[in-house]
Amino acid sequence: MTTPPAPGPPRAQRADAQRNFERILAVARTVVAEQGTQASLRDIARRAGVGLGTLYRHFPTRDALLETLLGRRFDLLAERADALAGTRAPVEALKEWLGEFTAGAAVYRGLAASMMATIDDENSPLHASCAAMRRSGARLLARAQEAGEVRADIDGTDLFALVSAVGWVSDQAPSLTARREHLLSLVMDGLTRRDTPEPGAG
Amino acid sequence: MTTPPAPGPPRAQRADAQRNFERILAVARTVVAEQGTQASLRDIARRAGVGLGTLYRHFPTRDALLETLLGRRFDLLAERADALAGTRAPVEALKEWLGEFTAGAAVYRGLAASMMATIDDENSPLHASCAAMRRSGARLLARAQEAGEVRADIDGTDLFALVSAVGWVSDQAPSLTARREHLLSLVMDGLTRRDTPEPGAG
DNA sequence: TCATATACGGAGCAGTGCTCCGTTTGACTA
DNA sequence: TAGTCAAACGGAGCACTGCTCCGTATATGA
Repeated sequence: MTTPPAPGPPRAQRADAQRNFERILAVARTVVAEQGTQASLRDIARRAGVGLGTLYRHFPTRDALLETLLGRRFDLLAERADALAGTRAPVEALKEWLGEFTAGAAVYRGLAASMMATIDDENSPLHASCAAMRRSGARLLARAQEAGEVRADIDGTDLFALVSAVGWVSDQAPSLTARREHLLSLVMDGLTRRDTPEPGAG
Repeated sequence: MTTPPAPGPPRAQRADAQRNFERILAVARTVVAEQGTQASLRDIARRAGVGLGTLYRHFPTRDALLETLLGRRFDLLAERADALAGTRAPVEALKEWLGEFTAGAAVYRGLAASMMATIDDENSPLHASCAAMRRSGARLLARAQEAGEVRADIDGTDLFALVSAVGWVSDQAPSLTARREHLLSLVMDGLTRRDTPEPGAG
């Protein structure tokens, strides 16, 4: 029996909420890199100096938190792909980008799995940024294919899957982490055409 | 104040214990295929018709259970490799075996990860059977390399890693499962030398 | 038949993800 | 500046988990 809630747009987000959102995200990035995606959310909340309820207010599920982390990573990778497309030769740009892609998979331990899951789930909030990132990567691929340097019978999904797979496996055992570059180059060698052998390849 | 425990070898394993051991293992195989390696051990115990304590008596940790499952799979794959070595041409045998390898990874959902972990852990009870399986696979690889059909600068670990990676990624999303054979062939194409192109390849 | 080593099974503990709700606070208004 | 209140906070609590412990039941050998 008081005045009704004011109509119109809702109030702006409170400053403490925004601050906590970023704090949680920053801590989560660190903890996930340390412990993988199974890290305790209580632990993340504690280290961020917020209550568990606050964490859940901002990220209603564990996946929501991981998705936000991953979404930002996707955006960075998309930007990076676009930048490389403008400054490097087709195959070099592609290889450079894929190297950064797999290296990132190691830091975001276990996120490769979440990433692959979004491919089929169009309702995932990640789907959009994941698709955008893949489009940027696919442009690099197309450039290399048009230059005749990468076999034409693969698409962005194939490439994405193979590179994620290498990123994942490299993160499974220390002795494999040491081989990440090598494994990636084995895959890339298979995708690049060798009709025109290039001398002095490492 | 009674007679001391009889010296000499301990009594033979009781029949009910052996029965429960096999029941638990059989149920675990099913449940892991259904739900992955994160399946509830309580659930496995219940479906096997034994108490939780019984499960833990036989398999003191979750890993011990998974290791037993995986060890049996390794033994089968080792046998299979040896059989193929005797009946098929080098590259065909290798491809056939790797196909079975990746297909198995799908049934043993999530076990690829456990598998990779044993590579660096010599204390793991799995290490022996895993190494034996890899040796059998490596013999297939060596045959194909000696025939000049697979590039010489890779070893069994590279092959094992790449194929596990493909097996893993194929299990991450339905749309990728459909591409498993294709992804594997992309990798294999990269490993096989194409100096002698074979017509009519699909 | 009996004695006992062995195996069984589930209550209990400490941890987890996630929900709920009483308390606090930042931001807008007068 | 004081008052108001939606929004945000934070942690107790619930249902689950992996794993331990120990009293009870039983298969086995004498």
